[in-house]
Formats: sequence, C-alpha cells, structure tokens
Amino acid sequence: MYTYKKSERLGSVRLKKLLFAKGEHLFVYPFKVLFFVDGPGYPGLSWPGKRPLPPAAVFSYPAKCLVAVPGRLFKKAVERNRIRRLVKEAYRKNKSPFYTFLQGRGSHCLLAFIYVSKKTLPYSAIEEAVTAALKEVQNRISNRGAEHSGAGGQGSGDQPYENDTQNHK
RNA sequence: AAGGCAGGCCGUCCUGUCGCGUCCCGCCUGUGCGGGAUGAGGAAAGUCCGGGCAACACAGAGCAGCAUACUUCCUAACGGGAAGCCGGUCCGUAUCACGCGGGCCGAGAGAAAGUGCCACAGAAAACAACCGCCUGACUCCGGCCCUGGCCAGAGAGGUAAGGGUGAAAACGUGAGGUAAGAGCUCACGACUCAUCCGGGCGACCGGGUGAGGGGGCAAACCUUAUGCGUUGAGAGGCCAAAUAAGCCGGGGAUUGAGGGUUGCUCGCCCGAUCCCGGCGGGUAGGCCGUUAGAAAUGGUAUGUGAGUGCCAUUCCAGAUAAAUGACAGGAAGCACGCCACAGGCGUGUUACAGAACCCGGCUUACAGGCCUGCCUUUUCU
RNA sequence: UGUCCUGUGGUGUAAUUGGCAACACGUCUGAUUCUGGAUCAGAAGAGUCCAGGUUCGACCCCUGGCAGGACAA
Repeated sequence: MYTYKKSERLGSVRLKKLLFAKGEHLFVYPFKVLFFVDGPGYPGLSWPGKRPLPPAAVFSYPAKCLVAVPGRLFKKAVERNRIRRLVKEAYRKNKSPFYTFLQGRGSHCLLAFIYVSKKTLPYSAIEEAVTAALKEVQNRISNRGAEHSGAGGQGSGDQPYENDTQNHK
C-alpha cells in the first residue's frame, strides 16, 4: 500500500538518538542516509525500561523514517516543507519492495533522509534518489546479514522484535 | 478614454487517481479497518510596540533605569488609529501681492533653569573691538596762529554703519539723531514675553495694550509631564516512569545557612533528614493550559471619522520534529509572438510566502486584478 | 520560543565626547637577479550592509529593513 502514516514516522527522541549514535550512513545525492536495523547480525532495538512503550516508539510497520532538511541550507520554511513533502511522497510510493524485504528477514529498520544539497530538485530526481538509496540500504543489510550468518552460524538467532515488545508489555 | 496621486479590497478555479492530520460514528478490540465532517495567511513573516493569560506575596517603598512628547478623541491597551492645529514643501488656480483649493512630510514639550559643543575659514562662533570710523567729555607732548582756537600724535576711551570668511555674524527697510555711531528715537513690518477682549472643549486663530532686543544644537547631557513591578507557554498545573536517603569537600540550625525568576537598598514572607560545589546515577512519555474569542458574518442605529451600541446567525486548523501534499488534464487572468484588427492560434507564466498560547496594531515581502476619490489632457453632447 | 551582539579596500583590524576614512598582509608596476624568492621604490583598490531622518556636516546620533553570529533552556 502506498501509505505514509504517523506510525511510519520516526518521532521518538530515544530512537533518534540511537539512530544517530549507532546507525550506518551512506551518501546518495542529494541525501545523506542513516539506517539502523535489528534482526540477524544486528543488535536489537531493545527498550531498556519496564514500562509501556510510548506510542511513538511502537513498530506497527517494518520501518520508521524521518526526513530532515537543514534550516541552514534553506532559510525559508516554505522551501523546507516543500522538499520534505516531496521526499515523503517519493518514499511513500517506492517503499513497498523494501518493506517486503524487511518482512522476509523479520527485521525492523530506522531510516533518516537528510537533504544536503543547496538546490531544490524536481520531484523526478528526488524519486530516483530515494529509490536508489533504498536499494543501497537493502544491499548493505543483506550483505552484512550473509557475512554474519556464515561466520557466526547464529541461524536460530531470529529474535523477532515482536517478541521483544511483547515482553516489554 | 489615457496618465498621475491617494485610499480601500481580492489574491486563482474545476475534475480525476494516490496520500496526510484532527474530530465524530461503527466494527474488531491489537498498534488495525470502514464511513462522514473538517483542515494556513494578508501578511501566518520580522519580533518592533501594546494587551489578555500565568507564576512570583491576588506586589509594598525609595533610588536607578526605560519609553513617550502639538490638541481633542477612539481603544482593553498602545510608540497604533481618527479628526483637527501649526510649520515645511510641491501642484493647481488667481496674480502686483496677500490669498483660495488639494497632495505629501514633520521624534511637533522646554534653549529666558543649568552644563556642554559649534571643526576648517574668519578680527570675532557667544559677556564679540583685529582692521576701520570718531576725539564731544579726560590726560600728556609737539607745531601754527597768538592767549583762545586749529592741526597732528600718544594714552585713555567711544562706536556693531563697512570688512575676503562661514551652515550660521548679533531684528529688516526708510528717516531723524550723533564727535562717530547704535532700536538711541520715530514710521511700517517681522519676532519673543506678559496681559486683556472676542472665537474655539483644546492645540490655536483674530485684535488691543505694555515690555523687550544675546544665534544654533536637546535623534548632546539634561529639565518638565505622563506611563512602566519582574519573568514569559520549555509560563504554569497534573499524572506516569526512573533512581541512590550514594560518595567527597564546605557551610548552617532562631544570635538564621539559604531561598522566595526585581539592577541596587529596604521592607515582607518561607526556612532545617537543610543549603552550596564536585564525582557518580536516572528521566526526557502523556494530559490540561490550547483554541468560544476585546470572535466572525449580515442587518440596523449613531458619530465628520477612528469607532461604539443593539439584533440575528454561525462555530471556523489545532500539528508536536511538526498534518493541509504529489501527479495528470482542463478553465481563467496576464505577458510575448503570429494570423490579423469584433476575434483566433501558439508559447510562457500565475506572486510573496506555511499556523505553533491567543488577540489589537506597526513594519517589511508580493505575479496579477478590482473599486472609490481628486487632478491634468483629448473627444463628444 | 525568547534574548543579545556585529556589519569599514580582496583579508584582518583602526578612526579620541560628530569635522580630510588610517594601518598591515595581499594585488599590480618598476628596480635588483641568468630566472624565481627575499629586498627596495611606486601605484591602484572603499565611500563605511541598505533606505530614510536629525545636523552646516554622519563610519559615529535616531528610525526601519537586510545579512551574519552568539547565548538560554
């Protein structure tokens, strides 16, 4: 489905700290992309507390995404909003392969698209870049996962995130 | 009709396919699904003023500090607005001139309370004698005629009429007056102060009388008058979660450490398992505040106007790293080009800009369009 | 969200209660050298972020903008 709901957005301060501190990053012009995955070969998205999760940190979709446009590069709020909306639109239309990939692995992912160009690009260019970025992220995850499973043999280490959350609840 | 000036208003629309926030209803009750309603602006901006609201003792005194400054009014309040007064400037008209009409601008109180400043130039820049002019009154010396005058000089004075300057030179013009001069006197005119009369709520205007004759700068200090308590929604209140009543050093318990969001002083209040510093540790979620208001729209009355009163109707964004979007097609406006001159075709373009507690203003940005008033030019009647 | 500060040659800084916009580095030209550097001599380069105002006169004072920066949670 081509959706981009509130629960697909990355809003929790805690998760954002985690992503920016421990996530991997790559460049796909005009974006800097940050991602952080749990599942095989990756540390889990464990929530340390014992209390109920805040709604913003609950995964009802395989991924949570945020789009950032620096105010230093675009001074006017209208331009920032425009770019953010275009990126969200592109993500909305092209996320489904990435979602099926994540669901196939039983993983969950945090994503950040940071716009680093000084120019406003047309929608077609942004859509291309978003698709390329998602593919690149997918490649990296699968490579890393393959290495890890080959070396460590943690085949049964499928610790679904759902279980984790259930425990916390 | 065209142009100019001033003021006010609007600021794209429709369809389709995906999609988002909030609220309501229903189902499953899982974080989901379905349906309906609704969803940016005139500036939401800059954060330049003023309030509401909240906390601080339902905030007290003094000093300091800040802001404002013609008058009257509007307003919750304002540094905003309206109507006027005065000054400056421009246009039109009339012209010897005064004037009359209109537009624009004005931080527009006080320089006769005091202090300070006025570069360069110039004699002098604020208690003005450098040059010049004068020698009536005063002193001395000399010459001539001769016993009282004349001439010349020095001292001592008088004098603001004239002097390259300068942004600015000590009321202007004319006459009298004088040794020479001077508002010294007079006439006319301009100005300041006081006072009286008339008009106006008032700023002020018109007129009379008396006095006066030493510039400018307060967006220099300042004086006067008026106003301002401080801090701002991460205000503030509540709930949930977490942890350590941890370790080290210092201070203190009514003779008071420290605190109470105020620059200082005072006053007042709170105040002991307490306070300060360092190390170490935890949380960073939710709800209220928060959108029914100095509200919007329409009508009506009143006022020159800003506005105000009354009546009716309506409920009109509430996000929280932040919703209101993307694509396609069409319409409309505008610009350009061509065909051509009613019009048609093609291309391009549709601004400035995004709510963040809420209002009233100001300022700034803005494609294009509409309306009103005044003035000028041309055509027709 | 609120508060504060700063804008001067290409760069970094001056300008004493308002009175000729100064200095260093850099740039250019010439000399020196076989050439370059260093050195010496000389020159150009701003009208003070923008627009108004006060004043005889404004980098300086006032008002409004623009740009950049800092702070507080």
